[in-house]
Amino acid sequence: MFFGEYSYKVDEKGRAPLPPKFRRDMRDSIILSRGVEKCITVYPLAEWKRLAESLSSKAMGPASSRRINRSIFGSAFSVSFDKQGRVILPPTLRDYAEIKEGVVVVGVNNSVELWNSELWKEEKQKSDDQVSQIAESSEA
Amino acid sequence: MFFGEYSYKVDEKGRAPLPPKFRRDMRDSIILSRGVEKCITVYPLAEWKRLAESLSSKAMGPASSRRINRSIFGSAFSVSFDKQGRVILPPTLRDYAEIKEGVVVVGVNNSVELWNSELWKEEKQKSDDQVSQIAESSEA
DNA sequence: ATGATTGTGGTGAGAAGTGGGGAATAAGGG
DNA sequence: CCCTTATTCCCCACTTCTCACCACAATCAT
Repeated sequence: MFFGEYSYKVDEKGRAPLPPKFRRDMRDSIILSRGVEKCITVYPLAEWKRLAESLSSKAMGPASSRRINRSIFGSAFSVSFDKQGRVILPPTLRDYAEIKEGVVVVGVNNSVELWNSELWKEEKQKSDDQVSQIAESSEA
Repeated sequence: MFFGEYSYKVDEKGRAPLPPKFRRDMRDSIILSRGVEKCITVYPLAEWKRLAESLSSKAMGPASSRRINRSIFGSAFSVSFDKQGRVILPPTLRDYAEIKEGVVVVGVNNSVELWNSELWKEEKQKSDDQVSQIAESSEA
């Protein structure tokens, strides 16, 4: 289970560290892919397989789910850590998520997301609003 | 069950003590998270899982479910006590709750809240007002 | 009064973040 | 086809920070 929020620097070579706590649960290889929102999603291999499984069962469905399949599988990269615990972010994904210098690493249960620092602030705002709406609506 | 109000100092390293009475009921690991109000909430692990479960079950569709998870998991940190019974408050949460030097620890039934001392005074004022209103209205 | 417990501050060892260098590989031009 | 040039990837080194432990002081209870 991943949680917490950590911010790091991406160096000129496009390398980004992941929090030590996360690395321990990702000893085997990991998959980077496009998030649904404007971010990069990191899956441990096992979780990736689960996701692939559930997506492929929908491959015969509507065009929209085939598009999702293309987007997720087509953009997926298998990466590994260097000795310092960093991963290389493929240019394609970096561009998509608009990650430049500052990157925020967010644990979201069984996957991890990488965000451009500024975009993360906005997204966090939205997420929080949603939660407080739910909190209030269930008070009655 | 947690109750009572205790005030402590946060040192330069961001460490805050919890009352000995609370520690005994939190021997296993604990979770720090953002309170609904401007404070840090401390949950025993079991309690946090219950809460996360009940919140994410209220999602209205995939997009909102992702947002809710981001808010819940992104703001949660697992911490442990040092030998003096202190916990480290992650910078993200400290900033959010505006906790600087003085911190007030408040037991609230099955969780615990950490407040900036000044903000706590205001909040307590509000709570008291509300309570007396309710008390009067139900006296009739 | 005395001993235990608790609040508070500090210190040192180890880990983690960041940046750079060098070897191997791939590419491109002569 | 070979040599030169550019690029990628892996390893190394430095600095900073974090964490666990230790020590003192104050408080509380017996």
